[in-house]
Amino acid sequence: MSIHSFAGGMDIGARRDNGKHNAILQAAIQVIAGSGYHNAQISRIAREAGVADGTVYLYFKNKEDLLLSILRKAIGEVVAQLEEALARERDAASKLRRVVEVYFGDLGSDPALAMVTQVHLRQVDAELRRQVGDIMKPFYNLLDGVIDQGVYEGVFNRAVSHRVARRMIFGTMDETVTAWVLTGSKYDLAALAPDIVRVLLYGISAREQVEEEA
Amino acid sequence: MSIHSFAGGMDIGARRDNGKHNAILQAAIQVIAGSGYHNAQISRIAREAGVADGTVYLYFKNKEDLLLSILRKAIGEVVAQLEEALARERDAASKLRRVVEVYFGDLGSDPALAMVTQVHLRQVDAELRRQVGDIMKPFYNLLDGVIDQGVYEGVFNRAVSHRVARRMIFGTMDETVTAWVLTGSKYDLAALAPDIVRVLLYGISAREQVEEEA
Amino acid sequence: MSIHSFAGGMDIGARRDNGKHNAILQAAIQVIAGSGYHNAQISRIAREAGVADGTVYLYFKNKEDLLLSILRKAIGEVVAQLEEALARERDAASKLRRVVEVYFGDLGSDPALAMVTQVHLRQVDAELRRQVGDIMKPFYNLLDGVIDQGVYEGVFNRAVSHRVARRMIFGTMDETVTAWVLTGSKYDLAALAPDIVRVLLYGISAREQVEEEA
Amino acid sequence: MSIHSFAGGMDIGARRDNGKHNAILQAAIQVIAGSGYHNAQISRIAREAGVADGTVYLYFKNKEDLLLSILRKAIGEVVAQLEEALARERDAASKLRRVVEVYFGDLGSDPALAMVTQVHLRQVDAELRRQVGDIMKPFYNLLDGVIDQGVYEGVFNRAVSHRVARRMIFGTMDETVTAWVLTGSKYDLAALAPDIVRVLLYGISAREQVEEEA
DNA sequence: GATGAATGAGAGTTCATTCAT
DNA sequence: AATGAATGAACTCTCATTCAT
Repeated sequence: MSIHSFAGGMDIGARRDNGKHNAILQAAIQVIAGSGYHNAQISRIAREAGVADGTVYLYFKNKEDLLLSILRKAIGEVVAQLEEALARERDAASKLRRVVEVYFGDLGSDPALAMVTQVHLRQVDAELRRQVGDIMKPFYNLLDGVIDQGVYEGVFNRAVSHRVARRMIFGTMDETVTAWVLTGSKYDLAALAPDIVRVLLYGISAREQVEEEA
Repeated sequence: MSIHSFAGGMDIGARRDNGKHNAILQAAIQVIAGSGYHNAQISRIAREAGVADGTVYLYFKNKEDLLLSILRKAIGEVVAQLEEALARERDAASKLRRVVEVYFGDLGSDPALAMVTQVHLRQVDAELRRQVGDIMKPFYNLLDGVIDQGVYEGVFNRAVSHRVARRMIFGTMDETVTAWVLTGSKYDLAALAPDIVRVLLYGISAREQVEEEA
Repeated sequence: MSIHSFAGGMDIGARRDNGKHNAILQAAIQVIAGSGYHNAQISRIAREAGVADGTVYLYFKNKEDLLLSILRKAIGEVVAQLEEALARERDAASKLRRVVEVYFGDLGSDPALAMVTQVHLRQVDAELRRQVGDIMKPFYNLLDGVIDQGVYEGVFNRAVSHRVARRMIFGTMDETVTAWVLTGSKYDLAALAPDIVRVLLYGISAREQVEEEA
Repeated sequence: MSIHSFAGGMDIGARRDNGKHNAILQAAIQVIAGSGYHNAQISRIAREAGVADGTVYLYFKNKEDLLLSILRKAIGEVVAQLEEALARERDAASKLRRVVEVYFGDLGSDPALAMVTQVHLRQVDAELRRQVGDIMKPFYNLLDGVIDQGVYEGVFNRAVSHRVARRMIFGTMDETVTAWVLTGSKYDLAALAPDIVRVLLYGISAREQVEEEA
C-alpha cells in the first residue's frame, strides 16, 4: 500500500508540513510494527521521523490519534481501491475475488502496516475500539454490498445469513493475513487469494467442488 | 466451561493451594474482562480474589504468566472436551460440527472468559504472542486431524490446502465469537453453530447453481 | 509551631507509617519554602524525606493534597492553640492581643512554614484557592467571635463594620508576617505583637492615643 | 486606570510600536486575570493581542518581564496620580485619605488589573519577588512620606513605628482589595475608602471608651 | 504460606523560546 | 518589524514486583 500525502489525523490548516505529517505516520508504523502500540514511545517515533518530540503534537492530537490515523489511512486506501476495482467487475463472485485480491495485495505489499492493523491495533481499550469500528464501517458496508448482489443474482446461497457470510469472509481473510504477518511475512500473501476465494465460495466440502469440476 | 483445579501456571512444587490458585485465576478473568489487560492491576485482582497482592506471586510467576494461565486453562479444557466428544463421532463432517459446537458452547457459556481470550489476550507483545501460539497448538493439531480424516474419507476437497482450510475454520469461528462478545454476548452463541458449519462445508455459493454447473 | 503526628492528608487507615507521613510533610515544607510550590518536585521532596517517590502517594493523594495538608496542619494547630488561649482571657482586647501573639508566635517559630503559608500558598489556582478558603474559615470565625464580643462589651467601635475590622486585623498580621519572612526572618516576629495590637486598637492617629496616655 | 503609552518592559531602542506594546500588555492582563499566571500561555496572549507568538518577544524579554511590566505600569500610574493628588492636600490625614481613595479608585475601576496584581502576581518565585519589591518601593516611599509628615504635624502617634504603620496601612488596603476581587468585584471598592481611613486612623477601639479613660 | 508497605523506573504531553523566512 | 513552525526540557503519577515480618 503506497503512502501518498493523505489528509488523515487532525486538521492542520495551512501548515508548512514539508512532508512531516507523512514522515511521522511512516515512522509510527515502523515503530509500532516493531514493538507494539504500548511499547512505542513518542520519543522513538519522533527520532525515527527526524523531528522533535513536540512536533508530533503539531500534526497529531495525541498518541491515540496517531494510531487511528494509521488505520484511517490504510482502510481509506483499501476502500478507495476497492471501489474503483469493483466498479469494473460485473458479477458478485468476481467482485468477491477482487475484494480478497485487493485486501491481500495492499496488506501483502506493506508488512509493517499489516502488522499494525492486524496485531497491534487490537491492543487497545474499549473507547478506542469503538472508533476503530467506525473507521472499518465503510469496508464492512462494501462487503455487505457484494453479498447483497450475490444473493440477488442467485449466485450466493440465500439460506446463508448476511451475518454469517460477512463473518466467514472477514474472519478468513483476517486470520490469513494475521498468520502471514506473524510468521514473518515470508511468502506471497496475494498468491493465496484464489484458494481463499474458492473456499469462501464452496467451503471445504468435496461434494460441490467435485461436481463443479466434473 | 466448568473450572476444575487445573495445573496451569508456574510449577509451585508441593503447594497447599486452598483454592487460592483458582480464586486468583477467576478474579483475573473477571477483572481483565471488565477493563482490559493493561488496566487490570494486580492489586485489583488480588482484592477481588480475597488475597494480598504478594500472594498472587506465590501462585503465578508474574502478570504475564497469569494471563497465559487463563488461556492455557481455557484451551486445555476445550481440547479435553473435544477429544472426548470427537471420539464418539465417526465421520469427519460430524467431527467438524462437534468442534464448532464445543468451541461455541464453551465460550458461549462464559462470556467473561470469551472476552479475555478473544479480545484482551491480543493486547500482548511479541514474546507473549509466541507462547500463545504454543498453547494453541494442540487445538490446531486437533483441527488438522479432522481435516486429514475428511480428505482421506473423500468428503473434504483435497484441493483445499490444510493451511487454507484451518484458517477458514479458525478465522470464521474466531470472528464469530469476537463479534458476539463485543456486541454484549446477548444472543445464544451455540445456536449459530449449524449455520457456521454449513458455510464452512459449502461456502456461501448457492448449491443449486453449482449443481446446475454439474 | 511544633509538628506532632497530625491526621492531615488522606485517610491512611491502619498504615505502618513509621513517621513517614510527618517526614514527608516536613520535607515538603522545607522544599516548598526553598523554591516555591511550582518548583518543588515530588522527587526532591521524597529524597528529602528519605522515601521513594511512590511512597509520597501512599500518604497523599497528589501534590495538591500535600500542599493543602500543610496548611490544614498549620491552621489546625493555630486554631487549637487559640481556642485554648482565648478561653483563659476575659475581655475582647486581651483576646485580640492573644490572637496576634499566638499567630506571630507560631509562624515566628517556624520560618519555613511561614514561608509556605504566607508566600507559596498564594501560588495556586482558583480551585485550590477555594479549598484554602475552607481551611482558613475556622480561623476567620474565631476572629469574628472576638470582634463580636468586643462590640458587645463596648470596647470595639460599633461603627466599624465586621468586614472592615476583620480585614484590618488579618491584613495587618498577614502583611507583617509576609514582610518578616521575605526579609529573611531575621528579627523576633513575636516581639512586634504589642505594637501591632496597639495600632489595631487605636490606629495611627495621635489623638486618642494621646488622650489615653494623658 | 486609563492606559497611556507607558515605557515599561525592556528597552527596545527606537521601536515603531504601532500600539502593539500596549495591545500585548492589555491582552496579558486579560488572559492572566482569567486563568492565572501559570495557565496564561504566551500563544494565548499573542492571539488575544492579534500578533504572532514571536512578536511578543520583540516587546518583552520574556514572560517574566511581561508580568513585571504589568505591575510597573499599574504602580507607576498609581504613584503618578498620587503625587499629583497629594500635592493638592495639606495635612497628613487628608493625604492618607487620598492614598486610600486613589488606590481603591484605580484598582476598583479595573478588576482584571486588580486580579493580576493582587492574586496572580503572587504566583512567582524568589528572584521575581525581589523585583516586585523594587517596583513597589516608590509606592512605599510615598506612604512613608505621608507618615513622616503626620508624625511631624503631631496628628500621627510617634510611638507607632514607621514599619508598623506602613504594614497596617498597606496590609489593610491589600487585604481589602484582594477580598473584593476574589469575591467577584461586585460592590464598589472606592466606597469603602472612608471606613478604611477611619479604621487606619483610630483603630477598632471605641473612641468613647478611650475618652472615658482619658 | 501469607501479608501489604515500600519501591522506583518509565513516558506522554505542554509550552516558553528561537530563528529562518 | 513580523511571523509561526519547530524545538526539547521538564515533571507528575502509576503499578508490577519485592521482601521484611
